[in-house]
Formats: sequence, structure tokens, C-alpha cells
Amino acid sequence: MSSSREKILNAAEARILAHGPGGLVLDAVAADAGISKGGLLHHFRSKQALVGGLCDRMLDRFEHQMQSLVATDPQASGAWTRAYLDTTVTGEGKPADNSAQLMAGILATMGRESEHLEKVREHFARWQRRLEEDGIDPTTATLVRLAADGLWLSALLGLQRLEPRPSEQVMSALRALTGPSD
Amino acid sequence: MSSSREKILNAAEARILAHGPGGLVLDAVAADAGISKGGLLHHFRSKQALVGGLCDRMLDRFEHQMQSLVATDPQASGAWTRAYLDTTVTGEGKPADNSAQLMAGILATMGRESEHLEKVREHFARWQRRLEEDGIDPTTATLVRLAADGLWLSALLGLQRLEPRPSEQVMSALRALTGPSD
DNA sequence: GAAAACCGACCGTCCAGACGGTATAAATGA
DNA sequence: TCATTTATACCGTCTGGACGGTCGGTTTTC
Repeated sequence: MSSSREKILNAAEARILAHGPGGLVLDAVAADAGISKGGLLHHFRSKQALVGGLCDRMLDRFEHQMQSLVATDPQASGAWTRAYLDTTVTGEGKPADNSAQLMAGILATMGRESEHLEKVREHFARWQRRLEEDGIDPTTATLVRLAADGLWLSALLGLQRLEPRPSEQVMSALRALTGPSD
Repeated sequence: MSSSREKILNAAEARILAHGPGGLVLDAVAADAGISKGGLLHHFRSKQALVGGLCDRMLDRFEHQMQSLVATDPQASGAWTRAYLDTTVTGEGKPADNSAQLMAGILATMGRESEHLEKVREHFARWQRRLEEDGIDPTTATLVRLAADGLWLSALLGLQRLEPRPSEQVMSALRALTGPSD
């Protein structure tokens, strides 16, 4: 059985996915987690703290996902770049399960400022650094990363519905860019 | 003197820029616009309607900006792609004035669903169509667009601070991709 | 028996929207 | 030509619900 803390975070995520950032309401999260509001506030002193917990877990997942992809990539050069691409954008179309909705919801819940956002920035800076030392042209690696972010954003807004073809081709092109030549 | 409607929209934008999506409070918008709350509700029947007005104006601006860039571009092929790039991402670094914050705020205020979001999708679909018929390789055009979106997102989250160098190079690379060769 | 986990009633604030006004000015009509 | 209706713009109070967070408890755990 997962800990209460775990259950709270799961419930919070589920609410964001089901009702958007506005659905992150303490009473409701507590109820969904099978706990009282007071109990929730015992584990997370404030809503900000809860969002912080959500944020940390999300960054950890992203990090681990990337690392496991790198570990299984037979080709060393460009491995981090491919890992970033495939972690951000699963499959070829793009709807990365629903982690995009989740991440966007978390991000939206903490307006700019907030130490949490600072943590996000640090992680991105670290990832960017890895891409620049990935054994391929740094500019190309950065370009791939930016395009991956663009695909992520597209999926988030529900774009691309009308264009399944090009997005496959773009994914192929992006993967090709991480290959040995050029 | 701008109309009341205009003043309301301006005040609403200013509040989003200054206080984030959460700052979009009817009383405050009305006060900033020099009008009463009742007056505001007369022009925009609900908060949703206000957001709709904001959204329309934003899309119009983007559209006009692109068109004027295309009109002054000496080179026909790739003109729309360059226009999309330069409208999304001004200059080379990236902080497109504050339109990114504004757009994100507007987007955030209307959760998914909402006819307004549908309008946004239609506009993006139209823009995407133009890029695919821009006289250059459609996959390349799409790639440039996605990278532009990625840069936009980076600026929105306040990333890139630590990496002014690569972003210039990426911009150069992107512009080069819209050129005649390849 | 002390600390940690958990409960749930309660408070204060914020905010969208309703409502019942007033003011001004163009149509209508005698 | 002047009274009367109608439409438009605008005002500001009030309300009802939603929500974050507090607090004085009780239960569980070690």
C-alpha cells in the first residue's frame, strides 16, 4: 500500500488531468485520496507545498526516463538528444500519454516566480548542457530539443489533428539529425 | 479616444501581464479601464466573453504581423516560414516583447474545450497549411515552425538565460533552413 | 506517554454574476 | 414641435458559492 503522501500526490495529479489546473482543490484532492483535508494539510503545509511535491515528482520521472533511455541506446553519440526527444514526445504522433497536460497543469498552478519554477529552470539547464556535450553538433542538438518542445506544445493545445503525416516525417527528420552524419 | 470596449481589453491585457492569469479579475479590470463593473459586464457578458475578446484580438495581431512581414520579404519562397519564425520569436535571443506571457495567460484562462480554443486551433491549422505550401520542403518548414514554438516556450518559462550563445546560432540555422539551398 | 498522523468544523476572503437602477439620445407619433 | 417610447451605455450594491488555511481535538504508532 502506498503511503498517504503518495496517495495525495496521485489524487492531485488525477484531478489536474481530469479538471485542469483549476481542479486542484484541497477538499477534493483529500477526498479522492481517501483522507481528510486536515490530514492532507498535515503532509503538505500549503497548496504551494503540494504543487512543489507534484513538481519534484514530475522532474524526477522525466530525469529517470531519460536516463533509462540513454542506458539502452546502443549508439553513444546523440543518445541524450534522442532521449530528450523520446521522453518529451512519445511514439511518433506525439500525445505523450498525458504527461504534457500534467506538466502544463503543474506549471500553470505556480505562476512565475516561486522557487519551484526555479527548480524547473535548473533541470532544463542541466538537460540543455547534456545536449550540448552529446557528441553531435550542439546547434543541431539544440534544434532537435526545441522542435521536441514545439511538438509537446502542439500536443498540449490539441493541434496537429489535421496533420498526422507531416509530424511523422518531422520525427524521422529529427531522429536523422541525431545520427552520425552531419 | 479609444472606445470603452478597447479600454477594457487593454486593461485586461495589462492585468494579465502584471499579475498573471489570476490577476484577471472583473472588478480590477473595470477599475483600470476607468469604468464600473456593471459597465464592463455590459460590453462582455461574462468573463469567458472577455477572454474571447482578448483571444480574438491576439490572433488578429499575429495574423497581421505575419502578413506584413510576408509583404516586405524580398524572397518569395520560405517567406511565410520566416514570417512565422519572426512573429513568434522577435530578434535573435527570443523574448518576443511580452506577447508570450500574454498569450500564455489568455490560453491558461480558458481551460481546454471552449470554442475560443477551437478558434486558436483553426488559426494554427491555417498557418501550418501556409508553411506547407511555402515553396520550400514542407518537413523543413514544419521543423522550423516547431523550433520557433520551442523557443517561444523557452522564453515563456524564463529558460535560456544561461545560454544566449546557442540560441543565436539556432536562429541562424533556422533562417538558413528557410533559404533556397536544401 | 509522547510524537506523529489524522479529523472536520469553522473562518475569512475573494470573486463572478445578478439586479435594479440612472442618464443620454435617437426613433416614433400626434 | 414636443411628448413618449425604445435602445444603448453605464452604475454599484449584494449574494451566494468556492477555497485556502486554522485550530482544537482524537486516534495510532512506537
